[in-house]
Amino acid sequence: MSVTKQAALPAAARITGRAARTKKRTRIQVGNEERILDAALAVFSRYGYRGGTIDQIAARAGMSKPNLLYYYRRKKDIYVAVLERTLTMWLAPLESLDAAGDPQEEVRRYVRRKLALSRSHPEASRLFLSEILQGAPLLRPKLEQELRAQVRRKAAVLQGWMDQGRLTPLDPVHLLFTIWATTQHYADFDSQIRAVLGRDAMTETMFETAEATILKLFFEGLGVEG
Amino acid sequence: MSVTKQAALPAAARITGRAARTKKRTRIQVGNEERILDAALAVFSRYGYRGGTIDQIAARAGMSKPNLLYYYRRKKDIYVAVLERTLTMWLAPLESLDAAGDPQEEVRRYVRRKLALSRSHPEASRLFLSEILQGAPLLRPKLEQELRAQVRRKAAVLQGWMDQGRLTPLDPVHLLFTIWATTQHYADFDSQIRAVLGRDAMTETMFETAEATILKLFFEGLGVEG
DNA sequence: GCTAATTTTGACCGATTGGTCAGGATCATG
DNA sequence: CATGATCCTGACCAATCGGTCAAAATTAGC
Repeated sequence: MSVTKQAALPAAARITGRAARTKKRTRIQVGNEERILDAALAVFSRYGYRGGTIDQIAARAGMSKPNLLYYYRRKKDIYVAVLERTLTMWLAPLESLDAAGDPQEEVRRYVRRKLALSRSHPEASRLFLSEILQGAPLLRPKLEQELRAQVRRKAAVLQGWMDQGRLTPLDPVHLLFTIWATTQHYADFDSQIRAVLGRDAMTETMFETAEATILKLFFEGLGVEG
Repeated sequence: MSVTKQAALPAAARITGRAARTKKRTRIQVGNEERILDAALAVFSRYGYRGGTIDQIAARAGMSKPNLLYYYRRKKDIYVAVLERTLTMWLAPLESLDAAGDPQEEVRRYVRRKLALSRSHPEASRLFLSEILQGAPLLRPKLEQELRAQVRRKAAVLQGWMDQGRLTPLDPVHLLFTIWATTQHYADFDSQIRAVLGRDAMTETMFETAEATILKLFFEGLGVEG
């Protein structure tokens, strides 16, 4: 395997089939890998790892099954690649929570970024959730290490703000769970939202209403003086 | 098929195999159907309809595959039965929201009931979500009719309370989405919560903290005067 | 245009999956 | 205890699935 070739690639695009052993990375490889991973995202996010098939992915990528396997040697390799491609994207918003920032503004910004991700990458959200539903067999090490460490760091930031009386004191980890839940809901429960609000519900306006509702609820609460 | 026999059964237990044609419903049938549906819930909630197999369900139910098919003729029949069995449970908490009650207390009660469901029936929550991730092919008619109608009725109740100044005015449908998201999170994202909080995280104490956090956030909000 | 490298595919394989069936085992009833 | 009904299963089937391979087609570079 060409060290300089593979080393230069984003991790998510690490191919494992015969195509990995060519002397140079070619433009055909670049295009096909992206098509394969896009198709895999669509299939796995809907049917999970076990329910999705190589035939489905190949058909959706517009190539034959043996051709797809020329790039990724095994079904699991495709799954790992597409999952890793979305994971970095997933950790970024929380990573950007800034201890030096204004507490309320930082939390608002975080909620907005998460909602924007749900809007722009709903399939990635559903793929992540599909992996969680299956017990997180592949993601578990990363969740227990990277995510857990990140949550601890950022929970400490939130706790500090609460201790200073700049945010209502409550459990910071559960607060993060709540933010994830409400924002990812708009990707994960797409079908239910459409059932309730109508088939064409996922509009910019709907997301704006969602953002307004979540932020108002989170910052003002339902309680009224009286 | 014996009309009096089938008519007396809960819909969710409607068997479709040869066992459905016996003269009387027997104690063996009662026991096996429950075992099959329990096993199906465990398998389908993890792997989805396509990813779960009849072999897995049979093994988990402690019977052979042909024996399982003696009760439910097709894989889809099993899936429909187990899904329908959980759906009634799913609509009940919202149905109980009482327009004549105290607004804040009614919402608190609803949140508590939903969290209790997540705690007592996490697999049912995950099964429901798995169906949603697949585009709700089976549930769609019910979601578009029963759920939509229910949401509209209860959103009107919430809107009435907001118009009277008894709850902070915001979008009632999105409020319901937020309540669903946050409470179901504790069932659906089980594996991620364990990764962050530890393998034995799903304790009574954790759920109490979740409840306290969600209710405080929802009723007081994060904002503090200053 | 030629040649080497890369890409592609139809045919195929073994394993798995959903499902069937005849006949034996067990249960229920009188 | 006998008999009819119900329950259960080993063997089997066709289709699907993950994956292989030799050879043809295409591409890239000179």
